[in-house]
Amino acid sequence: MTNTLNSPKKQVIIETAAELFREKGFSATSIRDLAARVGLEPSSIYSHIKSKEELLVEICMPFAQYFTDGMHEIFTSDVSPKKKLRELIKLHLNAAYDHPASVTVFNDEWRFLAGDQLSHFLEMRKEYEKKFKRILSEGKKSGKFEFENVDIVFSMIIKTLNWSHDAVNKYKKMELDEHISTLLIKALSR
Amino acid sequence: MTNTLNSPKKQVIIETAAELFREKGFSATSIRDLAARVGLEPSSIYSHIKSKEELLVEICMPFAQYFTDGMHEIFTSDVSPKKKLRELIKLHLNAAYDHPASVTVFNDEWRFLAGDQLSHFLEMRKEYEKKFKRILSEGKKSGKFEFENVDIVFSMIIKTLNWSHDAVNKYKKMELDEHISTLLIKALSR
DNA sequence: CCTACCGATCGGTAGG
DNA sequence: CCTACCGATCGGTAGG
Repeated sequence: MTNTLNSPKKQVIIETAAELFREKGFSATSIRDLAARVGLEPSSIYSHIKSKEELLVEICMPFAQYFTDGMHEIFTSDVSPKKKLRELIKLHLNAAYDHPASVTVFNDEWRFLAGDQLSHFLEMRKEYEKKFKRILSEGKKSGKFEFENVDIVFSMIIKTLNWSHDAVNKYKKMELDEHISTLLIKALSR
Repeated sequence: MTNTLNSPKKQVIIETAAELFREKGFSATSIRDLAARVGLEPSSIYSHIKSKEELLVEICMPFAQYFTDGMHEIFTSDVSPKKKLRELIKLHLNAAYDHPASVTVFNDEWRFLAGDQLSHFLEMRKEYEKKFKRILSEGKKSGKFEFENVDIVFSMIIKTLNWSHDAVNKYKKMELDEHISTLLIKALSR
């Protein structure tokens, strides 16, 4: 998930960009804003990246891959749907606690991706949703979960998880994990 | 909630702006985009509004007022916390179904408000959250609701309700209302 | 509501 | 990594 191939300076630029994109949004952030915050002249930014959009790609795509990989592992593991849901919650909370700025950008600014990157992103997201819903449906079939509409349940869960980065400074990870798990599983139980 | 004092043309401009702000975000939308969509020259937009920011104000503030007023009525009504929660869900769903574009902008773009308008907006939101949490806490005190942390429960509920505008084209209002109410109340029940 | 236009700022490049 | 700069686009105004 971390771009180990990039130079340290490039990493600083990307992380600073993530903070700015979170604060002001992708469109309202200028390369001049970014340059000022990292202490470079605007044009020098382009020694490390080739465009403003590349910054967004470098922030969003590693997370898309992280969630894709994490989902694959959980989806194919041999545990109950309930345990899988608990693992998915942990997957999201680990991202939120380790990279709160980047994960916010990943959640809120991905729509400014373009072309092939956007297509690839949407593809991964679609697959993620499909597997997530299948886990929920399996839990329902086995009688462990009870709900009417899997799309609505999924949205409630994902919105709650996507909110979690806001709570990073207020709760310890294990504490938030337990609260969210309890609430969501109760909503799904018969 | 609707600006009956504004000219019809101004209303068209504001509603078109809401659609564009939803599609591209406030910052990425230009007055030229807006003018093209309503069929005017860019400068003619300024015959109806005095700045781009006024558009955002005209979209966001009526909803802030709508939710403030709705919350006041529900908060002071003489019914159970559970019934109040059901009414709050309806308050959000009515906005989502009647004005899906504007309510999305209200939810996602309010941070581009500035100065006094931003302060006023945040004040109203703070009060709204306070009352919402008090209703939840009363339900807990009376033994009707069961949960550990009111802030986390509130966030789960509000994120689920804020998502509802995405579902407007997929479900009838009463259907979505029932699904969401059932899920949320189950999450809160003992 | 339009024509014509303004200064500011944008993403990005050339050349060293 | 900087100086110097480019064309495009931005929000907005003057004047009719």
